[in-house]
Parts: sequence; structure tokens; C-alpha cells
Amino acid sequence: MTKDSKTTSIDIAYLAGVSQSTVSRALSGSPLVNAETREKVEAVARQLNYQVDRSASRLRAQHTKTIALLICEDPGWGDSQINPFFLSILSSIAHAVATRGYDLLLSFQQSSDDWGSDFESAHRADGIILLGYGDHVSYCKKLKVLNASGAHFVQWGSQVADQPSCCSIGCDNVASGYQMTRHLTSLGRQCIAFLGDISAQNPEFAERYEGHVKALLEARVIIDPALQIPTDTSSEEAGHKALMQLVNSGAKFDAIFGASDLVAMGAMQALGELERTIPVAVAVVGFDDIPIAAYTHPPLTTMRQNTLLAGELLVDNLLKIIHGEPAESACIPTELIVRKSCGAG
Amino acid sequence: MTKDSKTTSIDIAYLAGVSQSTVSRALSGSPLVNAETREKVEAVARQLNYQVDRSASRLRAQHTKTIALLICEDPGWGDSQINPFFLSILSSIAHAVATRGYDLLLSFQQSSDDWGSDFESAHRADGIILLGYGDHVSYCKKLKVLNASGAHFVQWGSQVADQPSCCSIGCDNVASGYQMTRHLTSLGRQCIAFLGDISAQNPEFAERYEGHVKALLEARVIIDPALQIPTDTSSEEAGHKALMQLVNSGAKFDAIFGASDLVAMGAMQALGELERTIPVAVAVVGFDDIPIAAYTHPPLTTMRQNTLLAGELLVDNLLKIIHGEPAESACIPTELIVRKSCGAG
DNA sequence: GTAGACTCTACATACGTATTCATATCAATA
DNA sequence: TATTGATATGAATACGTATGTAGAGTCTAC
Repeated sequence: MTKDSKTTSIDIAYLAGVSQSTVSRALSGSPLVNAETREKVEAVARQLNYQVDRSASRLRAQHTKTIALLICEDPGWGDSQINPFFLSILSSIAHAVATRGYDLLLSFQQSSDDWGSDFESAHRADGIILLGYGDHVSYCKKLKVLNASGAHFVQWGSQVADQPSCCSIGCDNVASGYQMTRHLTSLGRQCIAFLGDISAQNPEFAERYEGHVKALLEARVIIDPALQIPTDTSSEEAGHKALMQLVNSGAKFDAIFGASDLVAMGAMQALGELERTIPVAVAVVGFDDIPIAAYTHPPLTTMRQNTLLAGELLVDNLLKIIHGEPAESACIPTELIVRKSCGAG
Repeated sequence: MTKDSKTTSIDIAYLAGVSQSTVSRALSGSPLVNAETREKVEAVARQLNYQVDRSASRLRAQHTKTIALLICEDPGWGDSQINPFFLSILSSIAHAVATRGYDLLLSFQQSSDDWGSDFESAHRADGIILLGYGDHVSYCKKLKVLNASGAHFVQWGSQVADQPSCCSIGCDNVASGYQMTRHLTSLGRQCIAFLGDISAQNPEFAERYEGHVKALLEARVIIDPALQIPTDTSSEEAGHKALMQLVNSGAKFDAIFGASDLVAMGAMQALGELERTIPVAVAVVGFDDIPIAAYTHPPLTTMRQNTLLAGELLVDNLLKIIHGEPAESACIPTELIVRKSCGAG
């Protein structure tokens, strides 16, 4: 029962009494092959536990049936602090990719500047999904190279200004930021601090802030620049630091809008240390609805993004692009999740 | 400058005035090729932005230079609740794999029962890393198939009883559980509830419990079975449920040992709702030191596992196995991280 | 009874590389 | 000079599949 050499389609062909081409066609579901023949071939293949050799298949067919997922980290993070929100999308992508019969290649560190030739020209994958990025300026440069190289790719996040043809999947950050702040003002909060970097490095946070400002203006609240504290990363640590900085500045505030859940959680931690009660003294809200957000103290009000849909849209659009069909950027819906940290209910 | 057809090693050979074999040798760093020739070839390759076609390379060389990472989920979880602890290992594995010149294939759902033929016979990967599993019984069955198929693999977690030849990387759960409970008893806690499934389905939790019991016996504390509450998963939700169950049982307790951080966090949440102060009324400790553990309220005392080392050991041992060298199971060190939730300091 | 249409199968080929084997060059030694 | 050995290159080949093309067989229709 032990095989001295790998089973090939030629072995199957011999045993089934047909040609190798018929085996290939039968197993790939070609309509050219007779039902009876197909069954015979399938039976033999099953019996010998035959698996199509993907290496050979890739070479012959000139496509890899593989999608590369590039998660771009902030450089200088030796350790593994991936935002749980990305994990959620990652998981959704993995499912979607598998469902559609593709393999998923995962890469965190991209040494090269030319992702296109790294992955597509090298025939490592048929297309690329871009997720998260540290340095937005160099990221845009790489996007340009990618576009020029004719690579197939989609990205998560905001539409990039100078690459309008690039297919982006993201949520409407402006509208969501607006909705969140409107929720806070409707609860009577007036002095809402926004914690997060809103520079060009962080277009998504900048858009959330834009919506935030819009809601404030609508509520006839004066915009105080002192209530916008930049963070260097989107982490609990950065949120903690930002809140301390806010407090030390002496600015008055009755609410915190964390640009992400992690930032909000860091801020909650700092507020706890300062013995400012949440939500009585300070309301806190975040963004993303990471799983842990329901289990903070108190549970965090936040903006849920439909990551399941996000992953599927990313994959489906990428596949469209790979197959030469038109693909369009899209916004996934968000949902305000009201818990106790904002003081509602 | 646009190429009408893909650049191949033959093009490089022609332009460099050498043969295709020399190009292949030069670019793969073979010592057979003259330094001068190598430079010439490399220059041309760089100029044409040539990348070795991995599909062809795989077929010819009969190996994929790819590692498959199988993360086995609890079935029935449509959504994407991966334990953050696994994410940490995942990240470490991704880095280690990349450093060693391999690609990483990620798969969450394994429809088939024969991972070996799925991935290795099909030439999708040269070896497999197994991470996390839902149903331990069926997992063991699959391990057996894997072993029988001659596949190359390593696994994270406890040594599997009936597969002693299988290379496992994990931490010493018994010793770590012992150390944790000893810490609690040294702080004067006597009625320590253990939250987590300790059936054969969950060997790691069972081992932690074993260490826990050992420490209790050493402290001359009577073992009360009512203080061991099983959970169906390792999640906040399960921890919350388990704590409520414990309370409803009427059992007295002054400490909670969560089998994982997520379980501990769920329990903390429930204690908060019941207005039992942590750590005054009840001390709480967890296991894993997931990033969020430092930001709970109060910060969670837990047992850190060196995930960076874990990932590297998994990858390096797998590569050894792939190359036919001997590999050994190993324990990674753990470290007690004392924060406020246990009431120390 | 033959032409055409249709269905199925076999033959032959090419995907682009890595590697074995053979060959050529040249220095060193006998 | 002839021989050996080391070094560097080229020619030839095979990895296992998918697919274009051709051919064999059956059936309908005149």
C-alpha cells in the first residue's frame, strides 16, 4: 500500500483505462467528458488518494489560484501588536478566499519596494490585498509602483487621493464620525476631546475627525483645537499617553472620542487611574467594535464596522480585477453600538 | 519599456551572453559560477526587473518553499473570534517563516480530514504548522492520519498522548498553573475557583488545573469540586457565564483562576456587574498575557508565554523535519506578570 | 448510403526552471 | 609535451499538468 513514487494523473489514466488528458478534464469538471468516464476516473483517483499537483498545475495554467494578503506594519515594531480589528478582517478574508477556491498567502513584512514584481511577476500570487499601513507617504509611493506594474490589487481603507483608479473598500468614516459625535452631543456632552492622529499619515482618522467637527458645528459647539490630541500609533498605550497629555494641558472635557477602540481603552485606563468616573464625569466612545470592547469597564460604546462584508468585498473585487472585470470601490455600513461608557440609557 | 511577454531566464541569458543554466545558477548563488559572470547576470536581471517564476521553480525543484499554517477553529463559529493569543503566535510565525525564505500559507477552515494530502501531496506546502483546535478527539484522529501519510508537521500545544513522535511546542502548563496558584495562596487566598474546561478536550487547561491542584494541596487547602467550573469555549462570554454559574451555585470564593485571559476578563466583567470589588473581594488571574490584559480594570495578573520564541521554535523545528533532521518537542518559558487584579503589591 | 453535426477521447505540446552530464579552458605538475 | 585536476559553462532533459487539435464513433437527415 506504500507508494514508492508520487501518484500522478498518468497513473490514474492507466488504471482507469483512459488518457491523461481525460483524467485532467474529468477531475476539473470539464463538460467535455462523459459522466460514466468521469465517475470511473473519480473512483480511481479517490482510491489512490490522488491530489492534483498544484506546482505543475500552476505552471501549466499560468495562474496560482492564490491571493496574497499584505499586512503592512508600523516599522520598528519588533513585536506582534496587530490591531484586533485587522485580525477580524483577516479572518473574514481567509474564509472568503477559501470559499472561492483560492489559497491565502500571508505576509507581514515587505522588504522590497515593488510588491507587484515580488508577488505577481514572481508568480507567487494572482493578486494582492493591502491591509493597514504605517507610513502613509511611502505607502502611496508603493501604490503608484504597484499600479504601474499592472499588478492586480485592492486595498482596505480610504480612497487614496492620487490613485483614483485603485479599488478601495472602507467605511464612510466621515459619516460615522459625524454620527458618533452627534450621539454624544445628543446626550448633552459639549467638550468632546478627539484622541488620534489626524495628519495625512492617517486619512481614516482624519475623516472621522472631519465628521466629528461637522457634528460639533451643527450642535453650535465651538471647535477647540486643544481638544484634539494626536497619537503616534493606534494602541492602548498611545491612548493612555494622549489622555494624560490632555489632562496635563488643563483643558476641560466631558467626553472622549477615541479614534479607535484601542485608543479609547487606553484612555479609559488613564481615567480610571485619575479616578474620573466613566461615564458620569467623562463619556468615552471608540471605533471598530473589537470583540473586547463589550468587556471593558464599563462596556465601550463604539462604531461597528461590518468586517465580514469587508473581507468578502475585498476578495470578490480582487477576483473581478484578476479576471479582467470592472470593480468598484465600496463603503461598508457601520453601526453605532451603544453600551454604558457613553452614559446613554 | 512595456513587455509584451514575461521576462524569463532565457531572456536574461541571451542579453548576458550566457546560457540559461548559468543564469539559474548565478541567481541562486551557486558556487559553480564565476564572480564576474554572476555580476553580469545580476545586472541584466536587475535591469529587466526579472523575478524567478516560482511556479516553474516549484515544479522543477519539487518543493514549494512554503509553510502551511492551519488554525483550527471551533466549528460553528461563523464569525471571526480568534484568540488574541493565537494572533500573537501567528505573527511570530509569519516573521520567522519570512526570515527563513519561506512563504506562509494560511488556512482557517479545513474541510477535509486528510491535511497531509490536502497540503503536502498536492504540493501546496512543504510542511504544516498546527495551531489551536476545537474538538480534541477528532483532532487526534487527524494527527494520526497526518503521521501515517508521512507529512511534515509540528503542533502548538501539549504533547498528544498517543502520538509521542509528533513534535510539539508548548509551555509547561502544569508548572505554570502551579506557580500561579502558589502566588494566590501566598497572598492568602484559600477559595480559588478555576474557570475552564479540564476535560480531555482541553489538555492544556487540564494541565493548568493539575498544577493548580498541586499548589492547593501543598498549601493544605481542601479541593472543592464545586470551585471548578467548565467553560464551553475560551472566550469572555464563556468566562462571564461560568462566573455567574459559580455564584449561583452558592459556593464561596475569594479568587478566580481563569484558564485563559479571555475567560478571566469575562469573569471580571461579571464580578463588576455583581459589584464585587477586584481584588479586595475577589482576586482574578488569567493566563496568556494577551496585549489587552494590561488594560483591563484593574490590570490583569497573568502568565505570559513567550510567543516570539514559540513561533521561531515551531518554524525551525518544522524546517528541520522537512530537511530530514531530528527535531525535538520543547517547552517555552513562562513568566508570572503581577498586576493589580490579584491584590499583590 | 453518405454527408454533416455532435460527442467524446487521445495525442502532442508547452509552461520556465533546476540540475545532470558532458565539454572546454587553463594552470600546474610530471 | 602530455597528463591531471580544477574551474566554469553549455546542452539536454524532466518536473506534472492543462489545453489545442485531430480523430474516432454515434446519430440524424436527406
